[in-house]
Amino acid sequence: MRKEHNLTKNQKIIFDLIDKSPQPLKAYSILYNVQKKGIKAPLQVYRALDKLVEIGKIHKIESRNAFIACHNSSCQVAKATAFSICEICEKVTEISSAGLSKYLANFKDKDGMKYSKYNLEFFGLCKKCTLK
Amino acid sequence: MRKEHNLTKNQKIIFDLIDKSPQPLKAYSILYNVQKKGIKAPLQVYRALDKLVEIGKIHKIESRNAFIACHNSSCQVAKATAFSICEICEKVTEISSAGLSKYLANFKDKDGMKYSKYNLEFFGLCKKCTLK
DNA sequence: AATTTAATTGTTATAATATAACACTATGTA
DNA sequence: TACATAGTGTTATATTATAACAATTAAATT
Ligand SMILES: [Zn+2]
Ligand SMILES: [Zn+2]
Ligand SMILES: [Zn+2]
Ligand SMILES: [Zn+2]
Repeated sequence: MRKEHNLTKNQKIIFDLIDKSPQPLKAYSILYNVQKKGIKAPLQVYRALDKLVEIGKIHKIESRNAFIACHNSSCQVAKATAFSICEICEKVTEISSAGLSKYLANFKDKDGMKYSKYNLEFFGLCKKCTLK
Repeated sequence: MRKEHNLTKNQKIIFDLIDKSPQPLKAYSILYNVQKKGIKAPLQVYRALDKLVEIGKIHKIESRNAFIACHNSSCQVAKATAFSICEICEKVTEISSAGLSKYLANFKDKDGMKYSKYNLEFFGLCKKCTLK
């Protein structure tokens, strides 16, 4: 069971916005959307984002510089993430596959490096865009 | 066998720099290093980087906004990349594992999305940093 | 409750990363 | 040559992210 984190005011405002969004949001688009709630500066947004990423409530899509809420209860607090990204409509989905996470968690390279974390991004066309 | 690409002047200057570097280089550090060779503006660097990524001579490490030369002859022209990243010394190594690429190339999520590309970044401590 | 410690906030300024737009040049091909 | 395609040089600007510092709030300890 995930530890409950009590979000602060700014964290909650920003998490709620990301959580309601069907697609990942970028930091300055978040800023624009929360200005009416009193969050006026980039740093206020980035600080909340950093914390939310740290506690696993959201993830950063690195190739897009955008943030999405975690919808995968088995994702171990931001330590093991996988996404599919449609290159046309930019729809992003968090992948939750026990097989995949097991395979990657146990993967060892030949240098014997010990991994504590990974991030995997698949790119392609979503079903909708394939049909077009 | 990979198709040979004839690099242009700027592309060659920038590829050579990246290829000689033991660690990934960032765009503006590249710019600084090639100014004496006549490349004066960010766009000149980014255009060469874009092309080099496209033809698979270099890869972008997304989580670091940095570029590394491809040292993996089996990597299918930037379509299937995997790296290990040391969180202390920032050493980055391209992983070439037939098992891993086979597993990921064949991975299908439950939405049946068709993937044409993936990028995987593992994080942890390299051997040297583990011993410290 | 009072103290003290850590986390968060608000603010201004600035750094770092990346692209738009436009005129021009080289290269390959019919 | 004529045309198409890709690359270049340049200026300006957009986008993403952090530094530094003072003030405030929340949480833990006494
Ligand atoms: Zn998740
Ligand atoms: Zn799509
Ligand atoms: Zn490669
Ligand atoms: Zn290391």
